[in-house]
Amino acid sequence: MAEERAVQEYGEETLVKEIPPKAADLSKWYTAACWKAELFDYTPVRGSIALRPYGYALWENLQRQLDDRFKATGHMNAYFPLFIPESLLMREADHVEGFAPEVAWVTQGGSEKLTERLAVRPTSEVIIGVMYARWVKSYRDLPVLINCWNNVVRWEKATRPFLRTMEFLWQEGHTAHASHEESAAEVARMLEVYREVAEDVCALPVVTGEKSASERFAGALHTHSIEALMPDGKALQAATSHDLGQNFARAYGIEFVDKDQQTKHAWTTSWGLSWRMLGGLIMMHGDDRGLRLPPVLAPYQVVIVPIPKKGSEEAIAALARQVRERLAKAGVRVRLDDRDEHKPGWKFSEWELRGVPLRLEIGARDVESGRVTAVRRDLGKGEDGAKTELAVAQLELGVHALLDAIQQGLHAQARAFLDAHRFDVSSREEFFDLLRRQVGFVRIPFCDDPACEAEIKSETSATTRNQVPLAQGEALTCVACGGPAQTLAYFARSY
RNA sequence: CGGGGCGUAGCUCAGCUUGGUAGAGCGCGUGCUUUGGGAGCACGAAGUCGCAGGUUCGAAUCCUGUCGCCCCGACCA
Repeated sequence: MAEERAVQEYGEETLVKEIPPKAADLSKWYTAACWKAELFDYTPVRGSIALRPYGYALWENLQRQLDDRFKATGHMNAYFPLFIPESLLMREADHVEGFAPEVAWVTQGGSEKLTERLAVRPTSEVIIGVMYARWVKSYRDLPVLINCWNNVVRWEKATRPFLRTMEFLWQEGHTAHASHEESAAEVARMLEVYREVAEDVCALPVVTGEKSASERFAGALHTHSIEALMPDGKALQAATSHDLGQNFARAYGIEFVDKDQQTKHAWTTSWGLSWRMLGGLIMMHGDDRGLRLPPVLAPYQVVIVPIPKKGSEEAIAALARQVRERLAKAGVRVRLDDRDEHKPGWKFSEWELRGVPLRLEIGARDVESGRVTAVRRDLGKGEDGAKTELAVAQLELGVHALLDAIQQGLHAQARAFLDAHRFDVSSREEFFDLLRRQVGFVRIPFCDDPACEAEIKSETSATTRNQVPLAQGEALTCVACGGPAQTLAYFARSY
């Protein structure tokens, strides 16, 4: 009945029951696809999701990719408290003001009312600032290069799985340095790590740059971001890297004696990436049949579906097991779906829905020919190269080559989309028109004046996503207001 | 936080207008036959009708409140 209804509503091309075509309703497609793929489930807690094993596996893979890179750039992991006493939070004025509307408070412990409220961390600059003040005494203690994997809480009014939840998983890096040169270099270094992970791991092309004053992290000197573009033309901020200057060092007393025997405030940074990134890559890569996961992140890179045939069951099962063992030994995350309760066609649909990049079909024909049938998830049915045959003798080579091709295929598709939806304009009319039509990133020479930015926002709902400085000596005028341009800025509506 | 929509079995929904003690399809369990794109038959299990009040002899149905989810906007690292 649900299928009939879906066909009525969306036409015959509906491929998966209970998921609308992606182009028909991106929002509904997104939540349905994530849910049907069993990445998450709703909970009795408003705005808070349960991350199911398949979703957690995806997060773990992203985590590992990031963590390896953090370690390679000299960072170590640590952990800090969930609760932050109110009096501490109050010390950095801009920071407090920025986060006040979304802080959750603990006012009671057991049966006793607390004398001082505890904030549930919306981010950890405050508590980490306090601790760094204890740990840093000399220039010899610097730099401090620490990352945290934890959860934070922000009292959100409107929530969506992964993209905006009240509680979410992320990492937050916090570093302290002896000079602004060093801390600024750290901010740039980590932004580059995020860019690389987005592009090479998530297959998600992004634009990088600096946030405007109105979009900046509360309490930061500079905020840099990577921004991805979603299929509906809205931007998604996928990660940020903040130059906190000496603001937090001053507020929390991170001081050190430098080589010149002067006592100075440290220069700190923070940088974060959350499970929102998963939402971004799902929304970007998915299609009418469900998720399409990049092989580097997919919990299962390969699923083997045996095609039983009367009389050949044992030979087919034996080959399937052999293929599984060899791929596992070759470092491939592989799942043999030998469940008896579903037919092959059902399994095809289910693993496509869940985004497995490569399916190997093994039936009687394959056993006889010494080959297995390989079907790529990144290409459509019947598309050139979507279905190929791999010689069992060269199994590992063939699978690795296909997984690489799928990773690149997804990236290429997303890149093509971004390139087709990124515009440089020089007339005010065209600028406002494109923004109102929500076509993607629109880039202009920009004055970086908050008043001009506010006008653009009220007219179009679009905001600056990020921007880069104009080249030295380049004299351009702001496309929006005609004033002297300071930057090249990307505008878009955003998630 | 404002506007709109929706909460009935695991899922998608019907039933509500006109109150009389709950249904369908899919899924689930058992058995047999099947298996190269969501199999067939038989039997079976499964629902505090989101929650709390109220009206009534009687509420899934009417009234009030409340919670949650979805969409659009505002707000928002």
